[in-house]
Amino acid sequence: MVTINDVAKVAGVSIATVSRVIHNKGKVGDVCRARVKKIIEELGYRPNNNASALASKTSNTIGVVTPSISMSFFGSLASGVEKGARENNLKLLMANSLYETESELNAIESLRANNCKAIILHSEYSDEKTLIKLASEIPGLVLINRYIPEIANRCVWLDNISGSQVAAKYLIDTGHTNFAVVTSIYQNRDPSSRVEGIKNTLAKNHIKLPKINIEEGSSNIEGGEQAVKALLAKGCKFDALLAYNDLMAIGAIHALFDAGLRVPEDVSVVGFDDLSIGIACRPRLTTMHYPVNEMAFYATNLAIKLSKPTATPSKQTHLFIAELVKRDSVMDRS
Amino acid sequence: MVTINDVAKVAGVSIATVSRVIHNKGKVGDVCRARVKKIIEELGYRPNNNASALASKTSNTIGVVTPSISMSFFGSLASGVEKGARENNLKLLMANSLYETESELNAIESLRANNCKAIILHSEYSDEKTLIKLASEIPGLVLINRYIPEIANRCVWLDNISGSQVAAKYLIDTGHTNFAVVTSIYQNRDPSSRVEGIKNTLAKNHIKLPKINIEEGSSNIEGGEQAVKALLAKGCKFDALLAYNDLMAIGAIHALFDAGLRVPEDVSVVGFDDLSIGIACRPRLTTMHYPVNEMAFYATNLAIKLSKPTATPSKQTHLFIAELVKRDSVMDRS
DNA sequence: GTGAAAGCGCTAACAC
DNA sequence: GTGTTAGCGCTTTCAC
Repeated sequence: MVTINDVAKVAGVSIATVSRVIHNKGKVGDVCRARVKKIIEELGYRPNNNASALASKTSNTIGVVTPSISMSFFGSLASGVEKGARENNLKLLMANSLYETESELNAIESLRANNCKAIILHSEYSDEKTLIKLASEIPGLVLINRYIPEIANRCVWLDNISGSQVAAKYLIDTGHTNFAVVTSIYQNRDPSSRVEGIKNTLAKNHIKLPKINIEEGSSNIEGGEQAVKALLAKGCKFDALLAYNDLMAIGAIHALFDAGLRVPEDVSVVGFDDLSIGIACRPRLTTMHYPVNEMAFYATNLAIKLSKPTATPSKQTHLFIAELVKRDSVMDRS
Repeated sequence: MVTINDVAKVAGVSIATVSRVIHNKGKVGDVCRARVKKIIEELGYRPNNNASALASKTSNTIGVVTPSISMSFFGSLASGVEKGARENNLKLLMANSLYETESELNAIESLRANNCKAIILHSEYSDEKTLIKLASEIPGLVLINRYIPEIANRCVWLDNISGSQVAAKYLIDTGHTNFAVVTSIYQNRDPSSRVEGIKNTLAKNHIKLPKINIEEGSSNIEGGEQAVKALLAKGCKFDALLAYNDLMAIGAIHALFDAGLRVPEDVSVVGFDDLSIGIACRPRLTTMHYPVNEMAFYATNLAIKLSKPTATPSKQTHLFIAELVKRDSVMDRS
C-alpha cells in the first residue's frame, strides 16, 4: 500500500506538503504542487480514509438507517441519500433497523462508532426522548419522515394530512359519494394522519364515512386484500376507496376484481406513496406522490450543513407536500 | 468522546487489557474483565472504528457496489449483503455505480480507500481485464451476477440459460405452440443467455421461433410495452410470450391488454427475476425466481472467507439456479 | 511556501 | 494475566 510518506519521499517534499496538495488548501508553490500531483498519479496513491478520519476526528462518511433496504420506499430513500453523499464526496454507510427498537439503536451506534459526519435516520420505533437525546449528541443527525417539535429543524417530513385531503377531495370532485378506507392496523403517525385528512375533508363536504366503511389491515398487499374482503363481506357499498398506501391499494384492487367488481368502473381506488409498483398494476394506480427521494437528498444536504461547527441553530422545520398523480384507477362520475 | 484510555484509567488497568475484554481474546482475569465491562457500560464507551481500522490495517466494513440502489433488484441484492454484514458484525458501505464504467471504478476506489475487508460488486460495464486485476489486488472481492473464468471462484452467478430453458419448457408443456420473445436491446451476457436458452429449448422440441417474433427494447416496463406493440404491428401471432425480465413482462401485459388481447386467455406471459412487482400486476406474473437476495448473502460470506489470509484458493465457482414461480399469467392449453 | 513534530485511538508484539 | 510500547497513515499547529 502506498502511503503519503511514499509520495513525500519520491517527491522530495514533506508529508505536510503532500497533504496540502491533496486537499487543495494551504500555500503550495505551483511547480511543487504539479510535481506532487504527478507523483500521486504515478504511484497510484489513495489516501487512507481511516487514518484521515482518525486524525481529523471526522470521517468522510454519512450514514443512513432505514428499516429495510429491500423495500421500494426505502430504496428510493437510500438512493436520495446516496446522491447527496456522492455530490459531497462522502461515503455512504448503511444499516437496516429491521423494524425493531433495539436493532435501530444498534444501527445508529454502529454508525456513530465510525464517526459518521452525518446520519439520516428513518426511525419508526424509537421514542421521542431517545431521539431528542441523540440529536443533542450528534450535530449531523436528521430525521426523515418524522416530526418532533423539540428538534423541528432536524426533521424532514411529509404533510400526510394535506396529502390525504387532496386525495379525498379529488374523489369528491370526480363525483364519488360512497367512500371506504383501508388503513394500517397500526394507527400511529402516518396512518392516523392520513385517515384524519380523509375524515375532515369528507366531513367538510358533508359526506358520511360510516365507521363500518373503515377497515384495517397490515400495510402491505395482503393487508389491503384482506381489508377489502372484510369490507365486502360486511356488505359495504362504495364507489371510492382510499388506501393507506400503494401496497394496500394494489391488494385492494386484487380483492375488488376477485369479487367481480371492476376498477375503476365500479370502484375508484387511490393509493399513497407513488411506488414504482403503481405503474405495474392494471389499472395503473392513481396515487399521491411521496417525494421520498428528493426528501432524502434534501435531508442529506441539511445533515451535512448541520454537522459543520458554523451551523446556526434554527427553528425552521422541513415539510414536504404530496402531489396527486392521476392515472387510471379513478373514474370521473360527475 | 470517551476513549480506551479513559476506560483504562478509571478501571485502573492498561489499555491492552481493555482492548482484550472488548474483543474477548487474550487472557483476562474474570474479576478484571467484569469490572472493565461495567466501566465501559457506565462511561458509554464506543470503540473508534477508524482508529482500529488504522491500527489493524483492516476495517470492519464491507462494501457493495450496484448500479442503482433504488431499483428493486439491487435493493434485494443490497439487503442480502446487509444481512451477511450484520451477522458478521460488519458495517455496510454502499456506492452506486450509475451504469457507467468510470463511476463504477470510482465507487470501487472509494471503498478501497476505506480498507473494506470485502467488496461485493455487481459490475456491468467494466471489462474482464480490469476485474481480474482488481480481484488480484483485493482478496475479499466477489462478483455477483457475472462469470469470468479466470476468477471463477470469485463469481456468484445465475444459470440464465437453464432458467430460460425451464421457462420455455413450461410453456411448451402447457400446450403453447406459437412463441414470441421480447428481449433487451443490449444483447450481452444475461439477455443473450436467456434468449439462447429459449432458442435451443424450442429447437429441441421442434418449435419454430421466427426471427420476426423476437423484438428488442430497453429492459424496463416501457421497453416491454413498445416491443409488444412492435410485434403486434408486424402482425405476429403468438400464444406464448417470453420476456427478458419482469419489467418487460409487465410492459408486455399492458400492451397486450391495450390491444384487446387477454392475458393469459389469449397470450401467456412469463417473466424473469421474480421482482415483487410481479404480484402487483393482474394477472399475477408467472416468472423465474432469481434468488438475488440469497446469492448476495452467500457472496458476502464468501467474500469474508476469502478476505482472510488463511483462505485457500479454489477453482470452484458459485452457480445458482432460477426456479419457476407459477402464478396467473400462463394458461394451460394442453 | 515548506517542514518538523505531536498526536488522533487503537492493535499487537513483546516483556514481565 | 497484565502492562509497555511502537507504530498504523494522516492532520494540523507552529516554526522557519
